[in-house]
This record gives sequence, structure tokens and C-alpha cells, in this order.
Amino acid sequence: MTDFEECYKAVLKLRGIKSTKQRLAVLEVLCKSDALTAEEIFLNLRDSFLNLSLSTVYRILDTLSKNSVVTKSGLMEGGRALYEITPAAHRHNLICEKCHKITPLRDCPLAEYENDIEKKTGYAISGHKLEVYGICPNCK
Amino acid sequence: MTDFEECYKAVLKLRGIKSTKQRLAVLEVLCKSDALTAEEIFLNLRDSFLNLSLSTVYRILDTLSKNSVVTKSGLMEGGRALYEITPAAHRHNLICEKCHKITPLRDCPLAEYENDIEKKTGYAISGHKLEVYGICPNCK
DNA sequence: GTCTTTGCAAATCATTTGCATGGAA
DNA sequence: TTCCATGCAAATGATTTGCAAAGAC
Repeated sequence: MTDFEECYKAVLKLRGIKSTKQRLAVLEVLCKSDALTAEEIFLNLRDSFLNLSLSTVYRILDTLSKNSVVTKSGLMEGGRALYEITPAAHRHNLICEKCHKITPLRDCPLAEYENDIEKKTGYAISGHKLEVYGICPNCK
Repeated sequence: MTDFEECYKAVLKLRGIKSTKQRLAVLEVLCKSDALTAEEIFLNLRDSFLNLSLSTVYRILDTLSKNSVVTKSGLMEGGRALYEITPAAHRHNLICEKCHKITPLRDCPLAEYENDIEKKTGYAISGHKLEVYGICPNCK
């Protein structure tokens, strides 16, 4: 068993989720890239799995999202949802409008802004979604 | 003909889009609320229109989006897209997670942040999407 | 009159669900 | 052994499309 599997088995156990080879495989694929659709994950795994169904991938992503192991992005380009391993730190993505390359952004300038809004509107702010768009150096 | 119709007829003419009663009706509904799904718009109009089809609403929203008259929000809660009249000024929404009430936010703290990112990443930044979530005063 | 838009129904796409079987603890 | 997870196929929900008829300019 690889180090990778060991690690994610522990992560799942911690959350009370059973380890199955499908779940570990989904996590492995997600670890290798920034954000993928359910179908992209499915296609990545179809080769290595004799039988794997797309609905299983959806169910796994749902389970892992609910347990904060993965995060469902709000992007939804063309109606498709994107999933990624939940970043340890709060993070946003910078997305190239041509090649769709995703560059993670480290800092988030919104903490103060949220405080402000909380006072002005009376909402209890729970979070936000921020995605920045542009053209990456390669595509320029 | 109402002032409203006059106004939006002019807007459409300016963009080279033909004025039809369906298009004006969609615009009128959108003017009265903050952000709606295609189906909500359809239901709003169904009473006043003998025959109106949902696909027409989708086609109108598509046309108007492409011409920047309306803006398709990235929110997509539960897979449904939200549409609103393109705000004259750059604006973001604060969304209640219980009742889905939408409160527009006036200020945007991201201009400097975008400059920063542009320098650090080499991207040509074209814009961003920001939505803030929380519980509104009523639902608390 | 010409070309675009609409209504309707059928098609499509992403995602979800029911149910019997297989697998993890 | 006891449930929970999976595969498959069918269902659902949002959105799109083909085509003939109605409408805008």
C-alpha cells in the first residue's frame, strides 16, 4: 500500500467514513490536479477500474463534500460542478478564460469586509465565494 | 405604452436587438426583483401571457446575457442559474442561506487586490465573481 | 416580404435515486 | 454478520434544440 493510501485512509477514518478503493482512487485523482468535474474524475479512473460508475463518483463526492474532505466549487462552468480537495487554508482561484488553467491565490482580502457587512446589514456572515478571471501569461 | 417599455425598447434598439413583447416582459419582471431563475420569470409571466414557453424565456435570457443587458450569476444553487439586470455599477450579492433573500452590496474591496494579483501572477485580470453567504436578520 | 423570434415537443446534459449485490468493519 | 457502498439502469431537473407558424422591421 502506498503512502498516499495510508494517509487518506487515516483521513477518512478520522471522519468516520469507510475506506473503499473507489473513495481512495477519487481522492488520489483529486490530489493530482486542482479542480475537476465529476465526469473528469470518472474518466481518469475508468481505465484503472473494470467497473466504476459515474453515479458512484457523484455519491463519493457528495459524501466527501459533506465531510469537508473535498470542496464543491461555485464555478459551475457550463452547468458542471467542480470539485477539489479542501484546501487547508482558505483559498481562492484565479481562472484563465482561455485555457481554463487554475492558479490558486493565497491571500484573501475579505475578512475585514465581512465584518463591515455584518455590521451594516445585520446578517450573520458565514462565508463567501470569490473567483477571479483573467488571461494567463501563456495565453496572452 | 408605459415609460418602462419606452425605456427598454431604446435599450434593445441600441444593441440591435428586436423588441418583442416577450423580451420587454422579461425585462420588466427582472427590473422588479433582484435575481431570479428562468423558471421564476416564466411563472411570473405565465398569468399575463396566454402562451409563453419556458424555452423562450431561456432564449431571451441567453440573448440578453450575450448583449450584457442581463447578467447570469455564478451562484447556481441546486443547479439553477440566476439572472439579473446588469447592474450599472459593479456590485455583489449577499445571500441568506435560509430564505435565499438577496441583499445587494454596494462597495467592492477588490480593486487593489486585483492589481496585486496582476503583478504577482502575470495574468491580465478581467474581472471576478464574489458572493457572500450568511443568515439574514429575519431568519436568525 | 424577409428574416428573426416564438411555441411546442422532443432531445440533451448533469446529477440523483431505487434496488439488488458486493464489500468493509 | 451487519450495514454501508457500489453498479446498473431508470428517473429527474435544468437547459437546449428542431421545426413550423407568428411577428418585427
